[in-house]
Amino acid sequence: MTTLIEVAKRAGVSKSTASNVLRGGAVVADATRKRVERAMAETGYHPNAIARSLKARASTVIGLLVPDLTNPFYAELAGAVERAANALGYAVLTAHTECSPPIENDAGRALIERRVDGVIIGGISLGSPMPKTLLDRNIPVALVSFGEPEDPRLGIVDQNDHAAMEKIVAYLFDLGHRKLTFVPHDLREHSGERRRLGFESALARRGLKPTGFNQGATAAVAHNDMQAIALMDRLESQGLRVPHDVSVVGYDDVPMARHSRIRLTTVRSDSIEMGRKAVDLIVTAARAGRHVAYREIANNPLIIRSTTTRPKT
Amino acid sequence: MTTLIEVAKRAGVSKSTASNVLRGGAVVADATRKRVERAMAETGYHPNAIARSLKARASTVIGLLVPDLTNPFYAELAGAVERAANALGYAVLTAHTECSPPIENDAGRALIERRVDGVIIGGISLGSPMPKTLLDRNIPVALVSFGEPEDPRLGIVDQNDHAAMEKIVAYLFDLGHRKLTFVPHDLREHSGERRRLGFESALARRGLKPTGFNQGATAAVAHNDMQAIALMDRLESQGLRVPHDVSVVGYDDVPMARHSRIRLTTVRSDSIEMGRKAVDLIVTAARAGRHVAYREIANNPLIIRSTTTRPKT
DNA sequence: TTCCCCGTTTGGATCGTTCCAATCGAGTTG
DNA sequence: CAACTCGATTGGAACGATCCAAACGGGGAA
Repeated sequence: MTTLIEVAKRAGVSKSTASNVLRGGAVVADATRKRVERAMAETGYHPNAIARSLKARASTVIGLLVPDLTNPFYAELAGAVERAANALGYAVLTAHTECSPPIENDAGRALIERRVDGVIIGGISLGSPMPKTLLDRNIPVALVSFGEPEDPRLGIVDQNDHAAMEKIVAYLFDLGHRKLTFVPHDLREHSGERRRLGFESALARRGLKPTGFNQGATAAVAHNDMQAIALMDRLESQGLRVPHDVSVVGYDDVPMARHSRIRLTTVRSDSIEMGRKAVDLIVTAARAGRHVAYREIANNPLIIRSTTTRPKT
Repeated sequence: MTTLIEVAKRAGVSKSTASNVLRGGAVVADATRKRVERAMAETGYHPNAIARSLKARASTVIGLLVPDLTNPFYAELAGAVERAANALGYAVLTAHTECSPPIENDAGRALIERRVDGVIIGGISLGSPMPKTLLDRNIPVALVSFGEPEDPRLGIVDQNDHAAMEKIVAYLFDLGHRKLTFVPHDLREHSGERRRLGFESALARRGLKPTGFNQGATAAVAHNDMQAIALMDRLESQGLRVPHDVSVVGYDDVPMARHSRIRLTTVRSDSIEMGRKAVDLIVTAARAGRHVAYREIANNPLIIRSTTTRPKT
């Protein structure tokens, strides 16, 4: 790999001048600039971002923590984050956490060691110390789609899960459902847990309690679309019909939810817009060299499709 | 951020000794080691991977190029790559290419500048110069799920698209289909194009030619499951029934293909295993400091589900 | 001719590690 | 008691950029 010194030598200038051509640190005479640029082209020079990062004490890398890319919500988020980051000259280091504290821990340590300029957390296990750990090291953190601002240093692009659950329950209640169940999520993560709580308080407001399938539930609310679609699969494999026997509601409105064979009733969340905003937050904070407190709560509309109907009889 | 020098100072040793404790370069007396470790714990020291990379001339970062994470095939691949890489101490820099040459170009440049130790390409535009560019810079490249070994330096974990297309066409032909169409893919990428060619030669072997929908095609083969599922959506929105009016076949066997509402006939490809092997290839090459030629071609079984049947009448 | 100015150019220090060669010092041997 | 050994420790030079203060040098003014 050619270095800047080699380029400088070939152009007959000092490394400082070559560096000035590269970064525009100082005025460089036109003729000199041309010679250096030619030398760069001839040697196929590519600046060493690692050396630059060391000197600059900034890596222009953003860490992205997601539970599972297989969920299209996170896949879209990752795509949006990456596009927005690239447009600003940042690269994205992606890490799956699977909402498992030890894995999250390792991932966090790796991001700190690699000196990322900020971390976007798309999902994390309940009660994880990670955001605080990062903030304490002065690394900006943006939470996407979840997060209460216990820490005033956090950037948050949130959704109103409570309001969304209220909409869902109100809709199902009006259809006549009285036995509703929440699909338990194995991943003990923030957003799933918050949705469960929102679901339960929406029920409580109507004097109801969650009712499992074995107690004859007629409607099921999942904490995201993938769970809802998997649930439909399970129900239909057992010979139950959706929505005739059981109504099913999801959350996220992933592309698959719109498919003619699925047509899932769900709540829309705009992963792409949230991803973009999170990058803005992180880059702003990184450039300012300090945390930028921010909180935005999206309003998520309920999208009624064909997996919900009145309960039978 | 604490540095090793600060740790050393606190422990009353030189930075060399502290470094030896960290990396085990030389023997360190037990008492000294303990003192240094204590100092590290007390200061919350995290080694600076950037400085280490600069000195080591190796970043322990792998680049991953995928067209689109929204496709579960690539999402699973990315997950597998990342898990395997993490287990070996590597981080993954992910970049979407969308099979667009300018974006691929930028992504490639970014990976070179960041001095990744190798690049895994999950998909790329037809005729892209990227693999050669990277190989010429002595960066190991592994191609996943596609790739002819024009370049003997490439690591390839391939699928047998031609054989798979032969299986699909033979199956549809035996069912009685004579008017088959291939779903055109907008992304001019390697694997899609190869599958189309495989499809056409399988037809030719039976004296057939591709027949579009407007010419009454009774079966459609898509270059991947997502396209097949999208096609089903389009057909069914137009009032056509799958498989009664049109049989549909996909490729990849993404989780969604198994869903009770989809039950897509498809070809299985093992993204997870391929991702793991690609990481092995790259890490082996990176550690050896040279390219490692390798080629493996998976045998992909045809999975018959419910989107295919005899043509009507 | 000499001095000064100002646009260019340059050497050197620095970022935080690693690693090699050199040094130190306690214990062993002749 | 001097010479030697060998385990433990250390200083300093990289790695490849950036950036500051200092040096350079050609042209205009006195």
